[in-house]
Amino acid sequence: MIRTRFAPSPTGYLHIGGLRTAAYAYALAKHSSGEFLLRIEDTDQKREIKGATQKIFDVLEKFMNWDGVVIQSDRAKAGVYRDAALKLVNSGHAFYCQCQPRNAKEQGFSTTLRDPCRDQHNTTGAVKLRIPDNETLTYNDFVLKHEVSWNSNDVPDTILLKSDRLFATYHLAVAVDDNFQKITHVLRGPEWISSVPVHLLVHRYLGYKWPEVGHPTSILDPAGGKLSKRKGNSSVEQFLADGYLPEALLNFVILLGWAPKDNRELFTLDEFVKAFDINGFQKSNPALNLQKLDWFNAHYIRQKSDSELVQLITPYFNHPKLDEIIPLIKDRITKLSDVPSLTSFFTSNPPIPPDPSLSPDHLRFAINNYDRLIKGELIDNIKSKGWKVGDFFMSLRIAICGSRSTPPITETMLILGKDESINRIKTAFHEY
RNA sequence: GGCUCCAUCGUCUAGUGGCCUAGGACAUCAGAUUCUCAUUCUGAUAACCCCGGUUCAAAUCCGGGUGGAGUCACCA
Repeated sequence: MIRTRFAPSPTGYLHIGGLRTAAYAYALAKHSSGEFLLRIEDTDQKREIKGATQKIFDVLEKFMNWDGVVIQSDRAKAGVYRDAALKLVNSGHAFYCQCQPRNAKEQGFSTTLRDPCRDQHNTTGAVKLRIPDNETLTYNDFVLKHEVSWNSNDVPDTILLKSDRLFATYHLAVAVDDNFQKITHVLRGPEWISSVPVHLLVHRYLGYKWPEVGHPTSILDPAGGKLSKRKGNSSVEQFLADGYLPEALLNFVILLGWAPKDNRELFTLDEFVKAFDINGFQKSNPALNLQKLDWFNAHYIRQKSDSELVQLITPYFNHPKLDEIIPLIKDRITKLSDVPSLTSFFTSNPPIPPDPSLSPDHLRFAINNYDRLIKGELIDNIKSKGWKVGDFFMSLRIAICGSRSTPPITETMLILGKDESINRIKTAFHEY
């Protein structure tokens, strides 16, 4: 049975790329009735953000279910990583290192791959993997669909267990826990590809079975550069708050880096699971195209029933007649947060901008013939007065909504009610 | 810089040697429908990074450039 996992670390919000990885891992497992698990990689207590784990659960829950969770800090406290590291030390594949931690961001890349501590027989410190010389390390990547190899001489001795002797780094924890959770297929970001040779060795020395491993692409900025987390355009939570529907986000994101043979575009999660195929993975990095996301979102909004939309829109715009307003704006919404700007004239009398299209003659006619106008009985009369129908309604539109682009104006007047509608027309009439 | 990965319309992609004068979608532009906007429908513009090689035949295979991405922390 296929078992996959999504393994976020609680150091911030759920990233759009993380959601995509989760969706791929979910589909890979569920396509063959397998299991999809979660693992919280919280082995760096310093970087952990309080409440982030719960937030990840809450957000991910809107997209998919999972079959189990492992929390790495619990595992660390139980000593599983320490035991694994000790085993490696005892078998001679790891050693204690007492060097000061460094920080690559401040110090630049390092050039020494062999740690001097490897020959010093320390009995305390962090545990580091002893990389063998002149060995070819190879794995098959099921996303890239070919083998990738390294000469072990290019692979650095790598910390596996921190000097607290309890918490592991990613490289040890991932091996121990993938083994523990019986993960058959690992799907993770491409930033991990260069540490695969280390994982290969850890698995071998610990006697673990090597899983299928695949690294999908990373999502780039709309401009094609790096997707910066600072810009805030990569947080799933933020997209949700902006009024993007989960089904739209999911559909959008799975198609960044994956495509079916027939190039179908619209997928629910279940449909994606059914259609999922490992051969559909793309190898080159996609750019985030928000226009396409908007298209998906508008599409899924139009799929919603009016009563569903009442629920969805209420947090953005509340109005006693919302159920009547929705049919008027449904085709005009791109994202839920657009709604207030489409509907503000329902709540308050809008300022009337000076506009040459607004004709007092039109307004006077509308006031005097309101009831028949509302019933749509006056089109012929309007034409016979020599007015263009569009011009006539534009005058009303501006008088009532204060805007040149609005929902159909007679329907709008119906919702506003006769008194309010006539008041607004009169107000505009007197101003002109 | 070392190591690794990648390279088809502006963007997401189909394409696994002949079906490709390269197909679809988003975006853009034009037209139709419409009381505006929007929706919907129709049409148009638009791409195989460069140079060699293999082959009767290359977007597709190979080599070299160039370009982009990742990584080189007791972070994940």
